[in-house]
Amino acid sequence: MSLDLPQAERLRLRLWLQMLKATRHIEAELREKLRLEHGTTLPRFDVMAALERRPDGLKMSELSRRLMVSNGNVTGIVDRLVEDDLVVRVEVEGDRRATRVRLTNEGRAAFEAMAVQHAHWIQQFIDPLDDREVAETTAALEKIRKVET
Amino acid sequence: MSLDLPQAERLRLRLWLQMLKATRHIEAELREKLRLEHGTTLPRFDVMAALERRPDGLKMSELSRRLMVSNGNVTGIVDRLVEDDLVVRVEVEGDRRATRVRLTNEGRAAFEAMAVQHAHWIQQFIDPLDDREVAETTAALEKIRKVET
DNA sequence: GTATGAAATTTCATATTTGAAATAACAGCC
DNA sequence: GGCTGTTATTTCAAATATGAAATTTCATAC
Repeated sequence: MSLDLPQAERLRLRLWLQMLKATRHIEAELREKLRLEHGTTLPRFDVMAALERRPDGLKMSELSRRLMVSNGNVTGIVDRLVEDDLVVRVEVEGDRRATRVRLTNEGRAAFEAMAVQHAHWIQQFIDPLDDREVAETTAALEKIRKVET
Repeated sequence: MSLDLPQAERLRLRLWLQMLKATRHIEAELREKLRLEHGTTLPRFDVMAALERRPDGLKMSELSRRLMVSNGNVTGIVDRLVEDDLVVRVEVEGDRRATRVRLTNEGRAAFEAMAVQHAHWIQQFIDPLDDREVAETTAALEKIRKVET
């Protein structure tokens, strides 16, 4: 059985592969820069980024949903961030099942130092696109994410 | 220190976050479908897909480069595919350091059964985009991937 | 109240992933 | 030949990731 698809489908498959490659490319670069310049990892950065501008923190399940990773995964990453005093677990009043995770002052300072550079790195990757391309690509990706399956 | 970026930069950061979310969304769906309907995983599928249409197979390093993952990673995935008789390691004549990885007949059959569905799943995700959007989004992502850092 | 089921999180086994170090083989150079 | 550096791969420790199962707590019906 050979896989010969109509041209339109072939181009859509190709778009998916480009999404994958572009994303992995940027992630690999970010990971390396975070490691070399800040001694941290991408998952840790992602968690801290989600907690930024959230003085009250986020519940574990909210973190899990936002980052699109499993609950158990978040538990491990937060455990290690707690060990390094970058975040704390706080009780949720009125629900003893849940815990909120908040950046510590130390964590906030560490994140903000990274975030400035992170934003700059992203600018460089998106640099070849003009404003119209940025807007249209963003819109296209948002449409894709809305698909119900 | 507050992170207030110019609007143009903010939109570029937003594009990156959309790339990440859209890609993770599709990957999560593909992973679940592959698991439920074919009892396999995305990394295994990716390796097998790279080996398709390659009767001579690919060297470990070629696999690693194409999939944009580390060498050690490919070793583990291929190890498990070998255990299941879906791929084989073959000597490379003239270079005893290298090995080629090839799909077995069983592996090829298994892959082709998955590939038809995989292509169909991808069509569904890209469905909301018309041909022009597909072409422009693909072009934009290719530009991003060409950035030297 | 008590039971039943849902929700939030952790725990667990397993797989994936990275990056560094180790191993082995190749290619030149002298 | 022997030396040196490079290439291809594996090994290893640690972190990340999933999905299922276990825990604890909540909410609601009775």
